[in-house]
Amino acid sequence: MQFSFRMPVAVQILLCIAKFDGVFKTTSTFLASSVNINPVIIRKTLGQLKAAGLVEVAAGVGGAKLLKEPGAITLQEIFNAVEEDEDLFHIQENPNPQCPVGRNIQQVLGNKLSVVKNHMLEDFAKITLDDLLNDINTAEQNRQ
Amino acid sequence: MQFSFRMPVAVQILLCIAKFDGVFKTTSTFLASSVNINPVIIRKTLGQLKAAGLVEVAAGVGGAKLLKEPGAITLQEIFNAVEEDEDLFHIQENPNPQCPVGRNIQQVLGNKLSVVKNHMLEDFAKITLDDLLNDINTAEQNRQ
DNA sequence: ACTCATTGTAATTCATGGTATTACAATGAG
DNA sequence: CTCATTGTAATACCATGAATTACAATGAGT
Repeated sequence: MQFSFRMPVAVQILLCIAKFDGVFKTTSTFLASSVNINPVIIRKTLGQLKAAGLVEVAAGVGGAKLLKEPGAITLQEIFNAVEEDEDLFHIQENPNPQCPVGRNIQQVLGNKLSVVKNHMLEDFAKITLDDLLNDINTAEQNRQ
Repeated sequence: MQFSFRMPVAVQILLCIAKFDGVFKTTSTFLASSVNINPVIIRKTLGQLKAAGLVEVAAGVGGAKLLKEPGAITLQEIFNAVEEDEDLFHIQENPNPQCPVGRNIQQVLGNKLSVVKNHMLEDFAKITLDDLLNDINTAEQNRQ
């Protein structure tokens, strides 16, 4: 069990925009070819990133641009933009109310897990697009 | 997108065993009625917890017992026992090798995310069954 | 104004994986 | 030997993510 493509795809989209803006026109088709995924998924994801204020998309003419510096865009923002679930885990909704464990599990375990999720978000907040761009550039240099 | 029932179910199973061992026979049917889930799921989960050395299950006669003190069983062990995926996120397996972003995204983003996952596991390691039992007992007292 | 590549979005299909359910041989205390 | 229970396989069902098709709306360029 793991999270879907969504966040990684969004990250890759933003990285491509950051890296290729001004060089290529970053259309959904162009971005889709880097990720190797359907262009419609790209458009949906771009829509979520636009709603989050991270990018602007030129309807009609095509292409997307970042609205912030890569150093100011964190994984936390990206994660929140594309993942809407409140909780990290799916806790059984109808446990037995006759059982002292069953009737308290949601609250008790939910509290613990929400702390863990907040820590995860804090970790995400420390990672910026710029960090990833640097890592990619380093990896590219090591290819030669 | 969120994790499945598995880990929360496993936690609830262990809590019930801890709380009811010696009072009721903790069969899969008994446990299933607390979680309100199918007994076969309980048996599968108990099998995973047994493989992880957390419980012993009496085949034939029925019932399960903890093999460690509740204070020595952490959410990390439980999580690892029932979730086998290596990575937290699903990163596109076939990105475009022609694209400098595509050909590095798995490694670069994967590295960052594995750090986050390890932090999450460290958080899980700090939460024991005993903590949850205490919270449940407190919640029960507040019911009156 | 017209063109045309592109976006935004809906609808449909497909595949995957989690959960429910049924069934039954194997187990082991009484 | 009995019988409740476990272990496990097989199957069905359903939710959801992703792929795909289709098309109206957009808007710069001419």
